[in-house]
Amino acid sequence: MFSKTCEYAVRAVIYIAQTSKHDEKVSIKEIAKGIDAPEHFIGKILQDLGKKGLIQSLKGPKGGFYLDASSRKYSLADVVKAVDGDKIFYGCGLGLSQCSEAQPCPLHHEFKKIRNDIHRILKKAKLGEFNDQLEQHLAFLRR
Amino acid sequence: MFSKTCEYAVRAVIYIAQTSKHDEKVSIKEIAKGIDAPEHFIGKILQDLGKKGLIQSLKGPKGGFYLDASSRKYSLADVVKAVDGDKIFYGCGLGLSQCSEAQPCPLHHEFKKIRNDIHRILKKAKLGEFNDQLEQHLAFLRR
DNA sequence: AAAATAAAAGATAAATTTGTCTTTTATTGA
DNA sequence: TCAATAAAAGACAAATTTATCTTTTATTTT
Repeated sequence: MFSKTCEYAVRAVIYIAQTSKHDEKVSIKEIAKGIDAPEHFIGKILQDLGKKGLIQSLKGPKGGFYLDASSRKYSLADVVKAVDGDKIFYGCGLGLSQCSEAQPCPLHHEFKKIRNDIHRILKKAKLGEFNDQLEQHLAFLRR
Repeated sequence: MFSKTCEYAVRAVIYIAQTSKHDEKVSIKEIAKGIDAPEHFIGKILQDLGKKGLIQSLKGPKGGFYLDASSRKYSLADVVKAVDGDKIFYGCGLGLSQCSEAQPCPLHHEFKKIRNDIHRILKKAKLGEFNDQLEQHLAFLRR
């Protein structure tokens, strides 16, 4: 569904959102452990998300990654789009670039519904909100 | 959503189903043109699907790929599963191997529905049936 | 039987994704 | 101001996916 990079990104951002809620910053090392991902690799990914303004970071001791008020308004759809692009939301299921309402692939209409569902779900998942369930131990991020 | 290989596979199989309906065989070259894919590459892919019994082929002049009666009963879900595996139907959206009902990732319940939808749609798309729309020019396979 | 045709098979190569390592820069606290 | 900390940046490497090329095998037609 998503690239591995994107999966890591989503998990990392959720992890950051979780700690960030208590106004704490979290290091790459801790995130890597927390989501069971290669440290340097998510370093790169988060660096990227930082450049795009989706998350914040601070160097030095007591530094780390966090979310400011505006970042908490972003959704997982924004994260996915930043990493994998929006092909998953709009692209043809069979990889046809010319696929459209006027010239649909054999699965166009069925897949349209699915893509919309995916988009809807991810748009609804705001970084600042949906992590409540995490703290209630209803959801897990490792392995 | 699917790997490129899988997209080619699905398009190729649909193409074969189309011509096969008139009891004709179709060559790799023609398929490649018909679905706008690299010739040798889909050669490999079809070779694989052949080994798995999803499609049939015959060497030599007048040879090519076709579907027999039993193959027409297969669905696109079978094709996707043969190429990409069933991760798309059952895997965790965030790539967590331990994700389950008991230990769900933050998107588990939402994604379950989507994965089921994808599976349902592809299972319903039988090779021998759903290509009627193609002949009516309601769907296209190129580009 | 020989030539032509088309898939099967195998080897190789290019491109992309994923992952690692090292150096640099910014920030903090002693 | 110096040492320690942590992200940023850049170079590199491994793995996987995608694509190409060549040779072999099976089948048909002449």
